Amino acid sequence: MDITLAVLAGRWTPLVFREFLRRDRATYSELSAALPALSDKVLSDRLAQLTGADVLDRHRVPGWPPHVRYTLTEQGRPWNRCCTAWGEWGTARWQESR
Amino acid sequence: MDITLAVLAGRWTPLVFREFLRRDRATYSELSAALPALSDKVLSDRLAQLTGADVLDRHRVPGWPPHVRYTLTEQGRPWNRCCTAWGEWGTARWQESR
DNA sequence: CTGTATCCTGAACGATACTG
DNA sequence: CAGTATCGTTCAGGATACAG
Repeated sequence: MDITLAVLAGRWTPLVFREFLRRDRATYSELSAALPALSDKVLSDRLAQLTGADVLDRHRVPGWPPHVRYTLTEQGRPWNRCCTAWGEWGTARWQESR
Repeated sequence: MDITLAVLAGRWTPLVFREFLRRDRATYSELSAALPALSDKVLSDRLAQLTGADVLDRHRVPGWPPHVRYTLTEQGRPWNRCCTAWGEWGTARWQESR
């Protein structure tokens, strides 16, 4: 669990990571559009962090304009189980509070 | 999931919460001893945060010296499912990295 | 014993401008 | 398009002293 916490450290990390639940690949601009609250710098930081932790893969598509595709790695994919657990818990709390 | 994130916001929140996986009740001093990295203030802050989110219950035991017992609420108990998901993911990553 | 009050510091965040 | 560089700011976190 400490390992998981280390990977997910930082304010927006889980939200960035969550974007890969629906789409299994995403470009920088897609993520930027999906997470308007994040400045360029923070998004870059988070992507570098997650890439460095081997949960995301970064692949430059040759050509112009430049294009970068981010995908979940084999290690990153089981993360969705954590996400669903989080979601279920939050949902239960939300229903009780209505 | 956003709800869950809001509840768990803050650097040490998940670790404090995790302490209630083994023990279902704990006193302030027990938590303080189990989490030596946390200063008094941060531990207080986290306990107040979790109490305010209705995932922990705070109960003052009458008498002297004062004694406070924290327990998981009904809402807080399903949190262990999130914890185990986190733990499994971290464990898998750890095993692969050996 | 279980906190709260106060102050201080550093890291993270955010905005802007700029580069490959 | 996809970032990096720089800088200013804010805010969570830590230490200490004190209170109920």
